[in-house]
Amino acid sequence: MTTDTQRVKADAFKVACSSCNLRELCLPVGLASPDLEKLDSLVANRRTVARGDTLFRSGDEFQSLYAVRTGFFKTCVSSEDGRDQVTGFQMAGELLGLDGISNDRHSCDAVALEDSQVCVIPYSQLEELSREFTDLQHQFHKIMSREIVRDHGVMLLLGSMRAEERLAAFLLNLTQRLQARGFSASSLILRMTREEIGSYLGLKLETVSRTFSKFQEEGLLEVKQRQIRIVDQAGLQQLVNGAGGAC
Amino acid sequence: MTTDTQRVKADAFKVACSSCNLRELCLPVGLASPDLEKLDSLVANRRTVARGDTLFRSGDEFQSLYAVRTGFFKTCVSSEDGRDQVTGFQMAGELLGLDGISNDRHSCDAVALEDSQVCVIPYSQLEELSREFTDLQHQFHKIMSREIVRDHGVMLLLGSMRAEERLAAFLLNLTQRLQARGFSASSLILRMTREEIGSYLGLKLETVSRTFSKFQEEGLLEVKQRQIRIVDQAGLQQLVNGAGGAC
DNA sequence: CGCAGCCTTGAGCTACCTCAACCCGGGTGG
DNA sequence: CCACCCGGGTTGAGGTAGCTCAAGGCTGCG
Repeated sequence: MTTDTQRVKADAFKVACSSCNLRELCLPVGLASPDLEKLDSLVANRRTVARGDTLFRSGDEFQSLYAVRTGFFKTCVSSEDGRDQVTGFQMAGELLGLDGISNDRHSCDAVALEDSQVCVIPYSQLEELSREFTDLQHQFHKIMSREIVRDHGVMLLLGSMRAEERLAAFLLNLTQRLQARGFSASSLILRMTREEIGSYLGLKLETVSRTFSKFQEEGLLEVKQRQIRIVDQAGLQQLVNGAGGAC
Repeated sequence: MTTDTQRVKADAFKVACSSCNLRELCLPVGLASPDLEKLDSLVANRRTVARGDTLFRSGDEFQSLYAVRTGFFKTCVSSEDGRDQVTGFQMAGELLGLDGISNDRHSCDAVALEDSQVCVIPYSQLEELSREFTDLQHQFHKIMSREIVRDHGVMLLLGSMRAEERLAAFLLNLTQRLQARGFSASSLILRMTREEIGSYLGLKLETVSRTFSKFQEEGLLEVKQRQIRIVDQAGLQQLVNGAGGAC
């Protein structure tokens, strides 16, 4: 535990929210300077999470939210029997831990898929601050609401799409988020295994693999292990928007 | 539009939150009297929604949340092509419209499955009030978080369960919520069609129907159209917790 | 070099879907 | 009051998308 604290300190040549290059994607979106400076004081700590380690686990006491600063996470829930389900992948600027508010305990695991760094946002202080700053309050509510809307989109995917449509939707969503962060729209490196993609999409890893191969044959993608190049974005988009003919 | 306003007025022999019999299930949970009285002033309006009518539609401007007072709703999202997905069923005490906060527009439809009445909660006033009353603020955050956790549970169901497990989980969830409202734990009337259940569970209506029949043959349920009697609750529970043997 | 983790591909199986016929109950109109 | 209709619901038969099981291939690391 002491080593943990030390690690936090070691990371703490801090970058303030107000000067963070993620401020347009993260909690501070749209905040003017007085609010922003208050937020700086709140988000004092960093935490480093090595690839494969958990940021929090289901059942852990909930105290803080986390904003991904660098790296990549997955969250997964599991049922009493061993079954588990990846519920999301989080990249820089995205928030982790919202599930914990409901119970004062986390209800899912957050696992780093590569060496990562997060900003620690003590929740009780966030509540306090958002009582004072209406923009912050509103922004926080928007982020929670956006998570709900995202989840509904995943339900639509899981409930009514076929394997190819699911994978196409997944890739388009990933590239869009990467693009918002200044990465290429057409070329990406997957941070997760086929099995993790499968879990997220409600498919078996073999099906994911076969579908990647199929997309490659059809000239939609180039796939080399985890290196993906999107050759025909419009083609993927068309798959998602109903394979039904474009009459 | 005028008729709408008149209807609202006609409903408005108001029951205050502080004396509402749903206060232990709804937004006021855990609030002490000063907060509660403030809430009363906020939730002034009622709205009646006839069976089959929509409370709001995807794309509508977002202004208010709604607490179900009586009746039963479904929410559904749809993709560009016609596909749509039921994302939830809401009963007395549950909140509708959280999806709208993210965009100032609703992103799903809310449809009454029986004649219903909702309390209208103007959102901007709720934000304002929750800046003043920390318990209310905290309670509101919990409700949003709970919705996220619920959605993750549905993802688990859609992503990794088989038809029987899905239906069993659905029935147990329904009865549990009904029980919390003082209804029988073992006997219920479904408010939705087989098709709506199927959409929620990612199954076709025929599969839902067959699974009901199967449960009946196996002595788990008695099914007479929409009248359901749960004969062997433990048996259903066991189905959900992994049909894998109880070694 | 050899091992371990991940990925790919094939062959056969099965849970669920599709299509189609029929039934039931409640509301309407003659 | 009965005939009819219509929106659910049930049941059957056959098809198929995705799963399971199994073998083998890459890649990076000790």
